[in-house]
Amino acid sequence: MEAFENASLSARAMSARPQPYLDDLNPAQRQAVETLDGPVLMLAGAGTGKTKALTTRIVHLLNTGRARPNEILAVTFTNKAAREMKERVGRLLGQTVEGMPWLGTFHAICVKLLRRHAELVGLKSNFTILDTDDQLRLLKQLVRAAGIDDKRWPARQLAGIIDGWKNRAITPDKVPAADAGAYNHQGPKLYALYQARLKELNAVDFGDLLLHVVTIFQAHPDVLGQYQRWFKYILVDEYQDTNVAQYLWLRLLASAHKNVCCVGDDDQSIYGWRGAEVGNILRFEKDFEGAHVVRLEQNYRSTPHILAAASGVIAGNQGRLGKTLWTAAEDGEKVRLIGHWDGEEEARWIGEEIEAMQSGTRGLRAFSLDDMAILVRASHQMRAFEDRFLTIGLPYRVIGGPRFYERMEIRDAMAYFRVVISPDDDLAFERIVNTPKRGLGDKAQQTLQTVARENGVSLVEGARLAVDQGLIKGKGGSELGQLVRDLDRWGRMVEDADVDHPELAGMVLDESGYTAMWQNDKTPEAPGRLENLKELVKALEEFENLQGFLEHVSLIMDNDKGGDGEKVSIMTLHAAKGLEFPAVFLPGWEDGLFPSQRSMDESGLKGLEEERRLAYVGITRAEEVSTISFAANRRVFGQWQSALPSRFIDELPEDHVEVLTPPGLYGGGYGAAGMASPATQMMAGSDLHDKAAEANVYNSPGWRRLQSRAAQRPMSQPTEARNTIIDATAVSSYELGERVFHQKFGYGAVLGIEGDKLEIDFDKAGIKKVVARFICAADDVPF
DNA sequence: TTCTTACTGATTTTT
DNA sequence: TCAGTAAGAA
Repeated sequence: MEAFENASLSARAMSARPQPYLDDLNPAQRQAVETLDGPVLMLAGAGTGKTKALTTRIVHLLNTGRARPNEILAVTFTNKAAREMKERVGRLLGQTVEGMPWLGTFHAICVKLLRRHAELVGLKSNFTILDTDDQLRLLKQLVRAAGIDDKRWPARQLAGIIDGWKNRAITPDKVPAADAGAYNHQGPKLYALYQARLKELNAVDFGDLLLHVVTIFQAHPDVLGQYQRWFKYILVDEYQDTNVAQYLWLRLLASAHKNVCCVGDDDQSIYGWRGAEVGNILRFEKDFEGAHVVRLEQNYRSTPHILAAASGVIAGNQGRLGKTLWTAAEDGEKVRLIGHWDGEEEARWIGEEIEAMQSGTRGLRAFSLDDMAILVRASHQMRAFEDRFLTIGLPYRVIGGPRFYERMEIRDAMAYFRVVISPDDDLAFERIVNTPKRGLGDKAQQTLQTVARENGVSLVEGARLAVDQGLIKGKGGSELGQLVRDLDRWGRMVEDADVDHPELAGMVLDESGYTAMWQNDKTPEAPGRLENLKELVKALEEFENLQGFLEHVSLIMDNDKGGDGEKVSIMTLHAAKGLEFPAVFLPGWEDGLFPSQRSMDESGLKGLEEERRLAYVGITRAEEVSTISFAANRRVFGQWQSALPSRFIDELPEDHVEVLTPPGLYGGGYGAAGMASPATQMMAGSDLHDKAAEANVYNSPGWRRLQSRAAQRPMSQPTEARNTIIDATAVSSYELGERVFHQKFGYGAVLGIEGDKLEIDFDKAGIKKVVARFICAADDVPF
């Protein structure tokens, strides 16, 4: 407590309260917690106890009497992070924090602010929040109304452009000239139309939540001032992920007292493609003069080898703020690296490895399935693992995926509730008017739109008029009449409140025929959907009424199903950020897949650097064992393609990597693969052919480098090719028209040569471009 | 109106 | 490969 001897009396008096929570911190964390005034940037590397520092800081603020719980603004990106912070603050305080009303996600806090001041941007405070699906349907309507061919100019693309503007806090009147050409020169105009339509509907999309609040703050200094005074301290989690709108929002709120503490890691910025600006964190010291920068560098998660491997990879990026992670942990396992013939073998190997690690037969401790995770670059990679794990009966869970509230049946049900609560919710009505099928096709719905528009009423009222006037004939007409009457009836029941709302919800779903629709559905998903609907109705119990449920639910997109039993987790690298596992598998490290070709094409070096950060995030998820793998061939869109090992593999520092030998090289069964070509199957078990595979497949520069590393280790098998059939130097020796053989595609003739790539007309597989080293001359195939 | 069939195009997603 | 869509048939 010496530090406080020179402090003011009042500070000393306040600090006289016991502060046992400080004793658990390392010096850097402690500095981050105790530097309460002025701007602080907490650079927190992976696994350095960032959440601990953040929550302790909140506790310290409260404990020293600097702020009351409702005067602290703490923003996160995910509900999960917000929840965790609440829990941990509560635990540290030894009591439940009643009221940290301003601890939440950017979006949740903005909803709260916007409901208070909605009229300042021309909305009513009971505005609805559209999700991406509603947004897309609305845009589609506008695009079609504007006479644009939505096939050539997909509404999705427009949605992306508009989101991009909103992320940058650009309102329709401020679209920069450089973007005027967006979406066939119609983008800016359609953006304005879209915003106008949203206002008519009294609705906002996700991007609007921030944009509107920023607009309000900019146009109404009195409102801004009120919040600047109210929020005495501001904390921001994952600052590297903030976009321009969020940055402006924070700057506006913090500009008076500048008591803002931003926590983040520039090396973990992986949402650039969604508008996140790494620049925000890189510029922090310039933006906030006199900022204290605290680096949390002691890692409590991973072994030194894993940290060193991750550091080695991320060192390839330019313009980092720079941190040196270190750990007091024992050496442990090196990062393990293994190459495979194709994606199926990779999945098979990982499945077997997981089983082996579970039973502890790898010379490692035994791991629970819950301790292991597979992190992929793109979600379509998950299928190979799901297929494999289903056949061998290995329990797994997929994290991410379609979230509960994004499922079709849930959104349909919610649309019903929305219409019941507010009959003028046109988007919701549109969604359910012909679900289940009521014989109301395009034409009938067109009529409804017209009637509604001509009379200046909502679609429900339009439907009532159309039915009364007999404008819709036959089955459709009578069913529509029934629907309108049902909606009236349900609406009255809400008002009378003599039925409790979960019961009413169930009634709506049953009587509308929606439940029956799924009961009659023969697809395998139908039972699950009915189950989800039941769960939805049950979830309603936690809210006071339907209204309250709808207001909150649009922002809670959680899908944390409590796991029953041990399971391996499968998820994308993006979904894995913030998580950790004792053992992590990182498959698919091939150029084009990871780093993703698309990122590199779209964003060049910036894209590559973001991919590299993704690699860093992936490796640092592991506590004890990190296993990287790649496949020489992979089926992508149903086509076999060869790929080179990821360039990131070459960036791994070799002292911290152990190269594993693929089972295929030593009698493992290529032949077991149902998909394997006849040639491959014939090779199974044959020593000679295994060497052929070795020579062809594992002959890429990266792979050979790794092999030679492995050869230097005393225990390694002699994997250097002996009877090499062709080696890399023979690459240029092919001639046009020459007969060649490829492991997967079989025989073919050379059509063209471009550097190290050959264009080959395969007898069975058609014309393909293949890297020359996967080819050998047909004559040299020894059987 | 709805069911069938052919075609297209794609792949990271906290809210 | 596969899902979502568009055009044609019943």
